[in-house]
Amino acid sequence: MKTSLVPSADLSAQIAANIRDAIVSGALIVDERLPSEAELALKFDVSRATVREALKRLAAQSLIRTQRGATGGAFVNRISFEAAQAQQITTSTLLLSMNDVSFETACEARYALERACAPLSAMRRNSNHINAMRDEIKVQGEVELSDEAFCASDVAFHRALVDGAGNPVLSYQLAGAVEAMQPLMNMITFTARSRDAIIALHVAIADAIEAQDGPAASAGLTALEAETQTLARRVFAQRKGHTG
Amino acid sequence: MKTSLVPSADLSAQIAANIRDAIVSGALIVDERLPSEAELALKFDVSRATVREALKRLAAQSLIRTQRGATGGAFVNRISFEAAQAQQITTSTLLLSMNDVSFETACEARYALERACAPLSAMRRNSNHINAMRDEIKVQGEVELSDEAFCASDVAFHRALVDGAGNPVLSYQLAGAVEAMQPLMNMITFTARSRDAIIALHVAIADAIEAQDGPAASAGLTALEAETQTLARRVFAQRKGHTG
DNA sequence: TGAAAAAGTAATGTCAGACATTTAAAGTTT
DNA sequence: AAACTTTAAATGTCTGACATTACTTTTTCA
Repeated sequence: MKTSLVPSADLSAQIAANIRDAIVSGALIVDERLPSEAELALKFDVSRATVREALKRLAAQSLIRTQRGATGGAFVNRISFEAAQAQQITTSTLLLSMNDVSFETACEARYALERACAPLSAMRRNSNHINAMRDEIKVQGEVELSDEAFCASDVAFHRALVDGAGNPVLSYQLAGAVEAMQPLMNMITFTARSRDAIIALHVAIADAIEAQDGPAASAGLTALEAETQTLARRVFAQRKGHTG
Repeated sequence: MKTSLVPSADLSAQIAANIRDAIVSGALIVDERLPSEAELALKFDVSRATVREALKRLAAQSLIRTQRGATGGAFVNRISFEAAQAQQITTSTLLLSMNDVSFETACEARYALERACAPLSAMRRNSNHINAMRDEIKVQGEVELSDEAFCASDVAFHRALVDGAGNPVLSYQLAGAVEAMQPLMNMITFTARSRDAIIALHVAIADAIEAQDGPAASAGLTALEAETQTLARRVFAQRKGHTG
């Protein structure tokens, strides 16, 4: 870990960048302990408060964890898939909501990515995945189910589909796309008829995955994408008509 | 923004979570100014130092930006695709390097996701994308090109392919998968013959994209994945043989 | 009158030092 | 040997001060 810093930024940001580089480059390895806050303050010639702000920045990115007590300190954190996923979902969700990404664009991206998983999922899925999908389909058929609960079940269904591919990297990447869509999906009111159409397609997709028929699963996802896009267009057009 | 906090964590983490929720939920909108550090300290009944640590956590996630001066303060930040992408690349890269993700798994995920873009890219690509791909192919053919430069050009080629789909959400999602692979790719030594094979497939893919032939582009990617996996297996087997 | 210069002001950035709390290890007692 | 106590080292938090920045207002003076 070098101590020379790039100027023109907060000291705490510079220090954070310095340590981050050391972690990314492998100079600091997983579970290695950083120097204590007091030592870092000496090393970078800043106050302890500034060092702490730098460490909090790194902690926010799950790059380090801290422990209190005599043998405590800041340790390089092994980023877990769960933590990375949670961060990605937050970022993706905000990205979509803050940048006026159209429903159409987000929906297209989501289904394109999901179709990428379909052949693998058809090949490798086990009974757990099939059961999860069937369970969610059952939930989706319940009467008096709120739109939000319907959407949540939809996400769970697709998550099972993606997990069926048995590739954690793929699951991690997809989580962002699928979950980030949820706020947009929640804007839609699902009529009983549109729910039936979606459920029917879910059944077709689950059948295809169970039958290990990748192309059929992809076709089902394409049909579901078209159905969703049509539904969204109708809802948004209607809303526009009402308000304007 | 409520002021009740979830216990059992650092105060600064609780406060950060509180404000983060307000941003994610939309209670705080883009470019809105947060209360000053002193006001937040009063509101949450903590010291200014603790508030600052919380704000640095949020800044590390690009959720807020700060300005100094009389009219300064912390403002809700509009997350840009660039910033989100940079964060995702850092996270994905560390995720792969720290969790012993096999080359095979990462490669499979990467090409599955890229195949998802191929049909869209074939449909929508413009001359810029085609030219970028051709240019990179030319670079890849240069003699005396280092392995690292070859990999970098490879990434640029695939980035052009992905961008051709004209969907910023897809580009954002793919960036993590493609870029995070680079350190793994850099472990491979590319012989002249293996480079020729890769370049030939790149030409085939570029041709397919230009001809707007989605299935051919997908097939090319599948072939490229197989080629890459074979190459990697050979390299790793050889390395194992040498050391053990 | 009007533009430049100076002062004011409110915010973040940084520092120093103190105390609180937690945790493991060392030491002591039974 | 086990249970308890003490110690030490680290992070967590607080207080108050000063530095720096950049906008706003006032003053100056041509």
